Amino acid sequence: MMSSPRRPIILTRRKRPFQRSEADETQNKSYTASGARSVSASAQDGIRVVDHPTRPEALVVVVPETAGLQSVLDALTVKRKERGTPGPNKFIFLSGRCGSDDEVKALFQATSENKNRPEAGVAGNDQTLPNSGCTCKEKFDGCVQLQEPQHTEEDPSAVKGPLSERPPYSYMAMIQFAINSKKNKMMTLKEIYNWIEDHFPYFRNIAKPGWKNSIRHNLSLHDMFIRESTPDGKISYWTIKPEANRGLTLDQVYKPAVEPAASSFPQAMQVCYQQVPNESSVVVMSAPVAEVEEERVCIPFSEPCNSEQKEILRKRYERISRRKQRLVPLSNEEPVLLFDSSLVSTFQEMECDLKPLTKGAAQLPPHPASHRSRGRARRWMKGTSTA
Amino acid sequence: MMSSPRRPIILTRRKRPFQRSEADETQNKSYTASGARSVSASAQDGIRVVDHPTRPEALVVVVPETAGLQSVLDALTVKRKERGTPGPNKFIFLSGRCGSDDEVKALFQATSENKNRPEAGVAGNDQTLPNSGCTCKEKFDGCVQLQEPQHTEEDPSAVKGPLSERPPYSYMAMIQFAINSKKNKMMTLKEIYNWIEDHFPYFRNIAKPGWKNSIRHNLSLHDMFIRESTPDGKISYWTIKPEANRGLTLDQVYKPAVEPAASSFPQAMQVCYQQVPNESSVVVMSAPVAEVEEERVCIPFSEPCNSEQKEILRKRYERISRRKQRLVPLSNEEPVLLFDSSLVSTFQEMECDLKPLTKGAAQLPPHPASHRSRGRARRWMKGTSTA
DNA sequence: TGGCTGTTTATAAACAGTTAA
DNA sequence: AATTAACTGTTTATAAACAGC
Ligand SMILES: [Mg+2]
Ligand SMILES: [Mg+2]
Repeated sequence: MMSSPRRPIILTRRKRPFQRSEADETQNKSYTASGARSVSASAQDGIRVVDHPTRPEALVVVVPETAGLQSVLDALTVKRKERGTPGPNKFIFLSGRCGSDDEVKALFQATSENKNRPEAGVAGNDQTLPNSGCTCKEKFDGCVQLQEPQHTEEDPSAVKGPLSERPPYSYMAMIQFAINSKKNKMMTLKEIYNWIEDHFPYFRNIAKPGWKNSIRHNLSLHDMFIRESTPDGKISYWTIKPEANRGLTLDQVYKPAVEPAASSFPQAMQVCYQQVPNESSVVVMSAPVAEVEEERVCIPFSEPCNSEQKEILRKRYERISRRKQRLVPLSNEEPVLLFDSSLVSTFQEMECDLKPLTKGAAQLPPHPASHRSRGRARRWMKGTSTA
Repeated sequence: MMSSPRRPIILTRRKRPFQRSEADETQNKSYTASGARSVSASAQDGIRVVDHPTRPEALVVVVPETAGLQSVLDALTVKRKERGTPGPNKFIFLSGRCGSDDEVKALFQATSENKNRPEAGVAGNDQTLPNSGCTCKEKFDGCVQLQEPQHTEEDPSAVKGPLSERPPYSYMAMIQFAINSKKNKMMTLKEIYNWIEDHFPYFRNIAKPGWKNSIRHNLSLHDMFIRESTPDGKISYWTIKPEANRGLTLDQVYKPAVEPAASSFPQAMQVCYQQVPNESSVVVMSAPVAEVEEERVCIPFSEPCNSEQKEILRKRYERISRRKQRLVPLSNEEPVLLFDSSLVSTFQEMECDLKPLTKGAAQLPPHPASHRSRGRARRWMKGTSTA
């Protein structure tokens, strides 16, 4: 599977298909993505890797519906070696029926128009690659997302160009991409609309008008988006709360501090451990050392792991490492990723770079028996169980 | 109109009717409340005030559909004088067709069953008055809410007992009522469900099962609701973030520090003013002096007011005074209610107790030309308008 | 396996205030 | 200048996907 470390949760697939305008209502069935996970390793047959017509650093990868993820990765590895360093760092994945290589190139030349829009490109820092729904973005840290729309044979009239497929990003993510594309990290509502329409034509062409309502809803709802007014109060700009801004853009989801290696296990993540008093537990946390992910996870087994248990561990580690990267100061109010100490060697076997932690963990509460949560900080009461 | 001061926004009516289970789907039209605001002062005719069968401190008030708010208040005033001090402090308002007094009493005897529920009543501090949708709650501070369901003649089969009408509170409000009803201010999810079903039979009888999803959604969504686990991690309790807990309960929405007076203008609210540098503006804020509502409002006229303008002012003042009472420290990051200084005398005429403010306002930004917001803090940028 | 609990995202809508037509 | 329509912003409600127990 090779899922990537540190891929933010806000980039995971949105849950469900999207509102389409009435005109497209009839084709809804063909979109309800369900096969996105049936990724099987197969031959590279049918995969075409095409240079982007205008961007030397970008590749367009056409993936037939039958191809599995492994084939895609193999094809990319070949191309990467072929191109040498610095190789391409943008990968636009198209799946489904696509024309010839030239047609594919034409697709992108015809649609990189962000010039006749009033506000677009003002800051001169915009990303100009339009992105489509069945697109995968591969970043330098190995982040890969794939969606394979299930084309049904019975509607040949479907204008299912990749430019009209819904992108795999949530509204929150797209708004961040948009705002961070500006040098000064601020945008008016209209600019956000236009940036999204320019980079994801789905919203201009197919989505029901309600998508703008959703954008506004997201701006208001999430604390990370803050509205600031010019001193004269005439204009409102939307910004991202600096301490919450991870600088995500379409071009670069994460800037790794370490060169990504071939290992399928994340090495870039710095992991520390410390004995918890009176417990046979170990604290495992993400870098930097003085900070921890606001997450506490208890692995229920402490014996030397068998391969099945190792797999569970690895999956959990990977999932956690993809979590929202809001790092918080270490305290017992913000519990941390917590495993039994007997697993230290297991982690080390798995190439997880465990280092002893030197501060903070002394105040950690005792190892609770169970847990539930999906990324939220968990709080414990002081005394014994109260009714 | 006589709306009450300091009634929190979370107690305003929710926006739309509610999900009903399939069985009731046909009667939806008769609920879409629209006449809730047509409150006219009329005679007290038809209003019946009945003692609660089991609670000496409670009254049941049956309000015919034709009766206006003033009639209700008159009837209550009469009853209150009649009962003396300490008079009733719980008022259950029923509107629409109700039977005889005895039938009304029977209604409440039959439905105050919170005994064969596992968790209900454990803390011994529960409110036990069931509440229904067409209910008004009058509190000692004069808070009144009224809804008059629009009964349609064409469905006599409607089982529109008050016990099956949707309450006028938002989920967030009901959850607060529930949690604050416990001495220790914590409840499990199940207890919250049960409290709500016990006090608002609508949810047990009529609402679609999705209402529980909505409760969970609200618990997760709102930062004010915090989940705490027992040290052994076996039980999760939901609590209210202390600094956000206004102690709202069904019994007491607000504990006034001042005896409510007969004036229709809120006197309990302490209001201060200060000149803003280089502006003919005045800051008006709620008590305590060192804190302000996180709201800035600019009234666009500065001449001595005519009666129409006064009415606008009064309405705006009332609306603001009902806002979410999250008071924040005074700073230029948290602008304040702001009027032109020429209005000070107008406010004083209106019995608004204006006092000069002595601290903090010096950092206030200049009076902006316009504004938009509904209760949120507004931020201004430092420099001049940026593109 | 299925139900319960908890976290998120998506969508629609009510409603208030502002600006443009 | 008054009315209206469109735009902007804040909330609440509802459904659903999904994870973990
Ligand atoms: Mg926001
Ligand atoms: Mg919460």
